[in-house]
Amino acid sequence: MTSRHLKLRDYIIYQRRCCATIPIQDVTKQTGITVRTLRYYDQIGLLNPSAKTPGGHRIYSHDDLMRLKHIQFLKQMGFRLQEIDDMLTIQDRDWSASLNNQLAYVLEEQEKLKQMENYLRELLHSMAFEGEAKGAAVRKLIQLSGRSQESRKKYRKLLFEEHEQKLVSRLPKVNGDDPDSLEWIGLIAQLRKNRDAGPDAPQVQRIVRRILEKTDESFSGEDEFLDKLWKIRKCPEQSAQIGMYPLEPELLELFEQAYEVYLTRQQTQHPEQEADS
Amino acid sequence: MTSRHLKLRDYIIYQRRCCATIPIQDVTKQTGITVRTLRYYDQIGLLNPSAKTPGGHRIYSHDDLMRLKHIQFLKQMGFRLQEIDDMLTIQDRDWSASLNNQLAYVLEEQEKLKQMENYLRELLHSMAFEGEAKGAAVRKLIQLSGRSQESRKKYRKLLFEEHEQKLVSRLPKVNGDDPDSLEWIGLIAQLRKNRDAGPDAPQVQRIVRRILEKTDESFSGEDEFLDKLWKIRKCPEQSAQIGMYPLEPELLELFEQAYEVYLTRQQTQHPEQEADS
DNA sequence: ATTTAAGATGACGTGACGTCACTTTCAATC
DNA sequence: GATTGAAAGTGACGTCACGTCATCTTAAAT
Repeated sequence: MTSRHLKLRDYIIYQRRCCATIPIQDVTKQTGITVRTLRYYDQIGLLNPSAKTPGGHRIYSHDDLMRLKHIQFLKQMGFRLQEIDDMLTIQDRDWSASLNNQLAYVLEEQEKLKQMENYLRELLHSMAFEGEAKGAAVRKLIQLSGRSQESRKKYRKLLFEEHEQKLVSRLPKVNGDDPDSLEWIGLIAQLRKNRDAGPDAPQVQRIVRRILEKTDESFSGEDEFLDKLWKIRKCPEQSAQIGMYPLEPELLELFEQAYEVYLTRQQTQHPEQEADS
Repeated sequence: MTSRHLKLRDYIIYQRRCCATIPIQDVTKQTGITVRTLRYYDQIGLLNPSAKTPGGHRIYSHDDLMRLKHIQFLKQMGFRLQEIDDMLTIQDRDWSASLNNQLAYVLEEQEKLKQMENYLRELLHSMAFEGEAKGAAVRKLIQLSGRSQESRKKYRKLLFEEHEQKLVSRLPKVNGDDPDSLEWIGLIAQLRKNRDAGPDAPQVQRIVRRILEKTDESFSGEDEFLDKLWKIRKCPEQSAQIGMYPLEPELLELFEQAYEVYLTRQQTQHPEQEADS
C-alpha cells in the first residue's frame, strides 16, 4: 500500500518534470470542452490521453492539448469526428479535397437557410396581411413552395414583357424586408382593419390617398402597366402564380369603391388642378 | 371467413365513396414521404391515420394529407416534429412567436455558416501560400480563431490611423474570394515556387514586376503607409495580429533582394524615365 | 387454396454527446 | 493510519428523425 502510494507520487512528479502532465479539469478549463466529451473522445479513439494514473485517471500532455485544439477547430468547421480523426491521423494526404468538400457543403447549407428565411418572412408578412388566419396562409405557401421558383419566373415572363419585368421588380415583395415592402404591407393591413368602415369613411380615404401616392411614386406614367397589374390582382390564381400574395376579393372591392369616392371628391374639390398634375 | 371478406370490401368501398380512403403507397407517391416516416409519425402521434382496416393497414383521408403537407412544409422550415405538433394542434394561438423565433434561429445559423466559410477559405488560401504544410496553417488559424475578430480590429486601430484604415481594407485578405486577393495569393505562390531560383532569375524578376505594378495600382502615392506596412510584414507576430497571413522570413528576404536587383536594372536601362513616371 | 406483394411490428443503429446512478481514487486532514 | 469530500471513473439510458434489417400478417389476385 505505502510503496504503491509513493510510486504513484513519484510517477506524477516525473511526469510533471518531463512533459507537464495535465489533469482533466485543467483541460476543460483551457479548452471549454466538458469532461464527458473528453471521455467520449477517449472512448471512440479520437483523443486517447497519453498516460493514465495507476488508478485510471486520464493524464493529458501538451501534445494532447494541441491535438484537442485541432479537433475543436475542425469541429467548428462542421467536420464530423470520424473525418477529423482521418484528417489528423493520415498525415501525408493533403486536406484540400476535404476542405473544398466542406466549403461546398457550407455554401449549400447557406442556400437552404436563405430559402428558409424567405419563406419564414413570407409567412410572417402573409399573416400580417391576413390578420390571424394561419391555415390559409400556409396552404397558399405550400402551393408556392411545391413548385420551385423557376416556374414562378417562367410564368412571370409569360405575363409581362421585358420592360415591365423591371417594373415588377419594384412591386412590394411579400417576403421582402426592405422599407418599401414593409410600408405596403402596413397599408394593406390598415385597410383590412377598417374593412367594415365603408368606402367613404375618412380613415379609409386617408389610406387610399397614401396608397395612390405610393403608387404614383413607384409607377408614375406607367398607366398601361398598372392596368394590366390590376387585372391580375383581381384574379387570385394569377396573383399567386407571379408570387404576389393573393388578396381577398372583398378587400379589392372595398379599395375600388373607395378609389371611386376619392376620385369624385378630388374632382369636386379641385376641378382645374386635376388636368395638369 | 367469406362474410368477413365481404364486410371489409364494403367498408373500403364505403370509405372510397364518402371521403376517399388513400392507402399508404399513394401517400408516399403524392408527398415523397417514406412509409417508414409515416409509421413513425403515427407512432409519435404527429399524424394518426383517420382509419385502419380490420387487419391494421393504415388508411389516410384528404384531411390527413393536408395535415401531412403542413407538417412537410414546417419541417422544411426547420421546426422540430414536437414543435410542429404543438403548432398544428393548438389552433388558437397564433404562430408569429414561433415564426419569429425560427427566423432568428435561421439568421443565427447563417452567421455561423458565414464564419465557417471564411475560415475554410482562409485555410485553403493559407495552404496555397504554404504549399502543403497543413499543421502550421491550422495552428496559426487556431490562434486567430481563439481570439474573436474584435481583438484583431482593436489591434489594427493601435497600429494604423484612420486614413490608413481605408488603405488596409484594400490589402489582399487571406480569406477573400475577390479577384484582387486571388491574384495576390497567386503571385505569392509563384514566388514560393521559384524560391530556389535566386533573386536575379528572370521568372522571379517578372513576378517582382507584377507585384510592384499591383502595389502601385492599389497604393500609389502612399509611400509612408507602404513603409509602415513593410515593417509590420517583417514581424510575423504583428502580421498575424492584423489578420495578414505571416510569410516566412526567407520569402520576404528573397523579395527584398529581388527588388533591389529590379531597381538597379531599371536605373541602368531607363535612367531618365524614372524621374517623372 | 395458394401465391405474392405490400403492410405491420419490433429491434437495433446513427452522432455527439447530456444526464443519472453508482463506484473508485486522490490528496488532505485528523 | 483512518477518514472524508471532491473529483474521477464506468455503465446505462435518452436525445432526434428516421434507415435498415428480420419476421410475421394481410389483401387481393389467380
